[in-house]
Amino acid sequence: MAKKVVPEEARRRRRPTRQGTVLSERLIIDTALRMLREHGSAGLSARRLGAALGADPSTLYRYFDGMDGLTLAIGEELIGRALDAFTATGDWRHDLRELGLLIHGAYLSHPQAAVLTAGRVTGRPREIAADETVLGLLRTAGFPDAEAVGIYHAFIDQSLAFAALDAGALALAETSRTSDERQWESTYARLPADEYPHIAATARLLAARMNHSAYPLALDMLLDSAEARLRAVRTTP
Amino acid sequence: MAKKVVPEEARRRRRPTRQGTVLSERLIIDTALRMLREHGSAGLSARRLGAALGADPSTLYRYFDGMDGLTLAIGEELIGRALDAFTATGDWRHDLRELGLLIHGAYLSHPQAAVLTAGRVTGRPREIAADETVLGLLRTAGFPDAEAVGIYHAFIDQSLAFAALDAGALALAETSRTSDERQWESTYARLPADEYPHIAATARLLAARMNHSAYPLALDMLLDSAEARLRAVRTTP
DNA sequence: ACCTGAACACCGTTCAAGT
DNA sequence: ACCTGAACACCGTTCAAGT
Repeated sequence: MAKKVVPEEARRRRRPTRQGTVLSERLIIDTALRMLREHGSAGLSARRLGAALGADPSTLYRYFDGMDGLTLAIGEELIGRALDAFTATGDWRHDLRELGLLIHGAYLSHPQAAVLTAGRVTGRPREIAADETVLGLLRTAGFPDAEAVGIYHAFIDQSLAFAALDAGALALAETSRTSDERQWESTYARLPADEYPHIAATARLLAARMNHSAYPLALDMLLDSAEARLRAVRTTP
Repeated sequence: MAKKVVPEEARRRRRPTRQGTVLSERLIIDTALRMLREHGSAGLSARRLGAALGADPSTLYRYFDGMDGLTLAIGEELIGRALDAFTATGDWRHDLRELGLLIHGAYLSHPQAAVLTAGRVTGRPREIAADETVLGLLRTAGFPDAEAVGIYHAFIDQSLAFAALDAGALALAETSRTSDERQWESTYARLPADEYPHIAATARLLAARMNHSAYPLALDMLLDSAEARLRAVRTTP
């Protein structure tokens, strides 16, 4: 893998393309993100991306290791945007909540890209930076190392997992253009109350909830538990 | 959508295929799951599935609404298997934990299928049954409806989201055949301690954790918080 | 050094024709 | 009623050839 991809810094001469474009990783990623937003995740292909860039599709292979490498680069870009928007306040619980919502938000702002990208955890620079930040918040707050590492792991995977799930739902809703609110309403309202008593009893509450992400609540519950664990550590040191 | 798909019960005559197979939804889903396991998620295509079944690929279109419909059916199958393996004990926390681990496990036992399927939440029968079960556990435990609905939502989405994330990682590891344990070890061990002090300080703990799913811990943390909320409701009724 | 063009080996899906 | 075969409009990727 990564066979003949030339790293961005090592590029010597760049000739404009037949149609006059001067290519770069930046330009390719930005164009890919735009295509994903405009045409959905099925709308991105090497051939179409080439056409959008005014370049032969095969040229992409010296910038990225195939479509897979491009996907990884897009994921890095999204994580990076979340990190850039983050500033710590010193309150660990507030900061973790903020960072989680930023990561989730960065993916959801490009749902079609997130679908492609999520679950491709990579170990590339911006991701490592996010890891360091989260670990730092927890260790500084006073969590013992073993506890900090566990909570870090649960926190970061929860953020990425919900980002992927919610992006998938959003991407689907965008392409199928169905009024989703009504869809949930009718799904739950239509069920026989004798067979599904608990759904029937809460149908209104369900319909109101299911169109929003469960991530904020799940995140708060994780932080609840973390806070209780920190108290336990402090009282029995 | 679902244009000319004949529902399984409504099928009249079935002619064996040129090669002698008698098709059914069951047979098609089982064959697809086997192909996914054996050849990875890129190894499933209408043409290859047709060949494996001994039928023309175009025949599949009267059993499922394209590859997308087949994907949904595979998702239903995985959820169904988790539910079939579940029996309630009456201890809500134990039961939710059990059910969460079963759902996660069902997806992870077919990681290649889970990758395709996850994030395609559908509202089909087996899924609704899972919803009813979870809501029932929470309401019977004494959670007020609004609380029960919120926790149900966080629980079910967290289970599916982690299932998808972990399945993705597993599927990737299976196809790339890299020794993953060593990969994490080297990633973290190689980082400069002055730039990444928190990672450096916990590198050993990280390497030990990152190859396992964070789902069991995240699940326990969610249940911790739920239990605390239930206590709060009980003491101030 | 970098981009191009042709070629290879595939896709999903439709629909008229066969049995 | 059900399955088939040909056709359409696409894919990702490689590599020798061009500039």
